[in-house]
Amino acid sequence: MSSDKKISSAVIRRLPRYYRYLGEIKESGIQRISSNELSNRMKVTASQIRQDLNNFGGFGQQGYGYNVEYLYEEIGKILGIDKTHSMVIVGAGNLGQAIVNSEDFAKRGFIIRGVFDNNKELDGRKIGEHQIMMSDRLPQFIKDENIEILAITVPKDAAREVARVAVEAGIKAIWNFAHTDINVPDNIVVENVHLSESLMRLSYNMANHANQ
Amino acid sequence: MSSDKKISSAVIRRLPRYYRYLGEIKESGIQRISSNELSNRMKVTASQIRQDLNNFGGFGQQGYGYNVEYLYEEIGKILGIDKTHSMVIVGAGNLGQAIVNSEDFAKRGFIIRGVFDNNKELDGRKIGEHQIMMSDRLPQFIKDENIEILAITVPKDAAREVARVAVEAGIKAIWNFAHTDINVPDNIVVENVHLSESLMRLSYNMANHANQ
DNA sequence: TAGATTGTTAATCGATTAACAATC
DNA sequence: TAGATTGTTAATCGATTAACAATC
Repeated sequence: MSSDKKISSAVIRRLPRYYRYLGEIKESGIQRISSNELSNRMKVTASQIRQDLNNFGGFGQQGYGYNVEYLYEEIGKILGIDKTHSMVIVGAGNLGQAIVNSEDFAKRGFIIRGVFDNNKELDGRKIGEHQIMMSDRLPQFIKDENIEILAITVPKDAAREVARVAVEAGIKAIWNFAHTDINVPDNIVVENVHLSESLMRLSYNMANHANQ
Repeated sequence: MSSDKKISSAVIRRLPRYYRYLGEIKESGIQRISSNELSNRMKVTASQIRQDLNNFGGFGQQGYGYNVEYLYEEIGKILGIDKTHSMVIVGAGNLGQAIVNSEDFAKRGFIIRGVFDNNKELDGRKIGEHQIMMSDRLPQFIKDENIEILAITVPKDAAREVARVAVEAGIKAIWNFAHTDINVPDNIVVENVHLSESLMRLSYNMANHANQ
């Protein structure tokens, strides 16, 4: 059920933000909103909002605007968070723990099914309700439990090997926090979170007085 | 010393990645590299590399290429990481701890000078070598210690107030991990890290079999 | 019906890629 | 000098904004 036309990544980058705003607008009890009003809140052009949404179909109604709840639901579907996704974390350091202990991801349907590390001292220790497993059990676990997403929070030197093993075991997507690019086959999705690069951009902007 | 021409944010987004690759190439002992060879490694066009770099000046030499060490240093300067930057963390949860305990940021010159939280049970507890301070001390600390960067790792409901107080106290930049946009004056730099949005993009791409 | 606002086409703007003269 | 490769201009491609007819 792949889409016909290729949606630009610039649009995809904006979708979660629409989703977040619409969620908040919905919570505040507002039932309909025009692209113009949404544009005021989000500081993007109304034109861009209408263009972006129309990549996926006509969600609005002339003379009325958009039904907030409906649009929120539809964007959720587009993002694939109307279903749950199974995830494992490899790397039980601070960052791994932060992800495990956060409620935000489970709330969006990303269910953590296992936490792995290769430090033997951590074997069996608990993070939240998860008992840390040794990394050599990772491939079998991915297969047995049908894990879709691998979050990599190990140091960069270990990251590629973890990715390789997981890909071989049939993982579908990798959420990579290690400071390295990982090379995987084209059909595997990789989403990078490079915190130190983010901080360098901040540093650049600070030196150059730029606006956000 | 602001730059004359405005550099596009697309270029800035790529700079840290150039920096990372050049650092690794330097470590591997290679002394010179052509845009073509770098393009092969990084999977971007050589043309883009040359265009990007030329926004900041001619770092290469016809017939030779680029001196790896020199280019690495220069990009470091452009990014402003030839100097150190003082930073505080507000929010001593898992994510805050992860940032404090990471060596990566200090390595790039981002020095953590204080960790704050408003949970009284944490008052005085230690994270690494940092004693957690209560958030009411934040504004005075920012002034006294000349803090440039505020990392916000508190839940979204508290984030805006923390930002407001810090801006009033003279903070220059905010590294925001809370799931909300924070509105600050134009001269304050904001760099957002919205992890759940990252995960939603991953989810979208997974559903649509896209390449990275 | 009149007013509002979308969906969509057209115009503009910006970013990427290609090409090549300059030059090491 | 000949070969290599940059710096930079020109061409292309894509994304954003503007405009407005369609329509609720």
